[in-house]
Amino acid sequence: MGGTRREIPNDPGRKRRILDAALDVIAEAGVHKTTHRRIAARAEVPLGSLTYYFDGIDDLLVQAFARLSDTMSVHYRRTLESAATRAEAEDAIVELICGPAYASSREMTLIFEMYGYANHHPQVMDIARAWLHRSRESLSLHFPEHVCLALDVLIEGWPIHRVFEGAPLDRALVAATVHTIVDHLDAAAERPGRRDA
Amino acid sequence: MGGTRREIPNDPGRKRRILDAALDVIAEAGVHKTTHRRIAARAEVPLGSLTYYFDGIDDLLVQAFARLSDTMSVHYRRTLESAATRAEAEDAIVELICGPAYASSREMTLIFEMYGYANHHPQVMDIARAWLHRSRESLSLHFPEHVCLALDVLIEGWPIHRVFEGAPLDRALVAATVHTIVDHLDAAAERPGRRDA
DNA sequence: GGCAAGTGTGTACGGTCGTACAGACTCGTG
DNA sequence: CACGAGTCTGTACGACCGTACACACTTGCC
Repeated sequence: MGGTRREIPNDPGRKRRILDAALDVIAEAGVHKTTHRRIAARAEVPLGSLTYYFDGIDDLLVQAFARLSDTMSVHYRRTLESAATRAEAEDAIVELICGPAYASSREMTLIFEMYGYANHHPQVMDIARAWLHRSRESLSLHFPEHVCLALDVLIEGWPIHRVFEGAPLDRALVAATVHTIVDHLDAAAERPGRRDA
Repeated sequence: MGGTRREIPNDPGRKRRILDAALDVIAEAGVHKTTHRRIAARAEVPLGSLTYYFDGIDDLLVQAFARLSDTMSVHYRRTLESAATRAEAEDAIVELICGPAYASSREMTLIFEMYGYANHHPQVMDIARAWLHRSRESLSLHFPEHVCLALDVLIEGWPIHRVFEGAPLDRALVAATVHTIVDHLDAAAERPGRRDA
C-alpha cells in the first residue's frame, strides 16, 4: 500500500542479533577490545552489515548498552512486582543481590563496562542514569523514597563484592542488612537530623 | 661500590610520572582509548620510554591501577585512623561517601575503569580484590566484621549514585543509613537467622 | 683518554582498526 | 519483462596502534 515501495528487510532480526553479539563480545573481551570485526564474527554476519545498520562503533555501543539497560530494568521490575507484601519485597531484594539472575557474572561485567563507558560518553551516561532511576521506581512500589535510595545502594554495591570476592554472598547478612534498613531507616527519617551521640 | 657498575637512571622519577600520566589519560579518555602515544604525550616523554620501562601496555595499565589502589587505600586508611570514637568513625564514613576527597569525579571514573578492566585481566582482579580487602581492614578498626561488610557496600555503592545523579548526596540520609547499620545490624547479628515475619 | 656496560630514544614495520563505497542482489510496480 | 528504489556485502584504504631495535648518550673504571 502507499505510493512508493518501502523497506523490505531480508533479515528483520539481524539488528537485534548484532546487538546481542556486541554484548557478548563486551562481556568476554571488554569494551577496549570490542571491534566491528569481532562482533560481526560472533553474530555471523558480514562486516558491512555493521556499518549498514549503525552509524559507527559508538552508535553500536550506545544501542547495545540501551538494550542491556532495558533487559535488566524489566527483570528488576518484574522481580519487585511479583512481591505482594513487604516481607516478600525484602526477599526479592535479597534475591536480586545474591541470586544468580541479576548480578550474574556476565551481567555484572556488562554493568561495569557500561558505567565505565558512560563516563566518557554522554548518551550512555543518560542510559545509566535512566537505569538507576527505573530501579528506584520499582523499589518505590514497596518502600518510601529514602528507603529506596538506601536499598538501591545495597543492590548496586553488594554484587561488586560478590564479583571480586569470588565467593557467594552471606545471605543471612544481606537479609539482615536489608531488613535493618527497611525497619529502622524508615523510623529514623521521621525524626530527621536526630542522632544519639 | 661493589664490583660492576649499576643502574644509574638519568631521571629517577620518570616511571612514576608515566604512571600518573597514564591515570590521567584513563580518567579522561577511558581504557579503550588509552595508548602508548597518548600517555607519552601527556607525560612529555618520548614514546620509546614506555617500552623501556614497561613490558607492554598491559603491564603499564596493571602498574597504573596498582598505584591508584595504593593511593586510595592510604587515604581510606588515614581517614578511618583519624577517628577516635565510633561516632567520629561514622562521620568519617559519611565523609568518604559524600565528600569530594574520595569519590571525586576523577577517582570514581578511575575506579570504574579499574573494575571493568579487572574482569578481563587477572592481575588487576587481584589488585581490586586487595583494595576491597584493605578497605574492610580499615573499617574493622571501629566495627565488627559483618558491619564492616555492610558499610563497605555503602561506600562502594553510594558514590555510584553520586556520579550518575550529578547532584550532591543527601548527607542526612547517608548519615542516618550509616548510623542505622552500625546500631541495629550489630544487634541483629547476635541473633543470627532471626527475622520477624 | 679509551673502553664497556647500562640508560634512553627516534624511527620504522607489521598488523588491526573504522569506515567508505562500488556494485550485487531483491522485489514491487508498470 | 524491464526497471529502479532500496537492501545488503566484499574489498580496499588511510589512520593509528604496539612493539622491536639500531643507535646515541652517559658514566664508572683502567
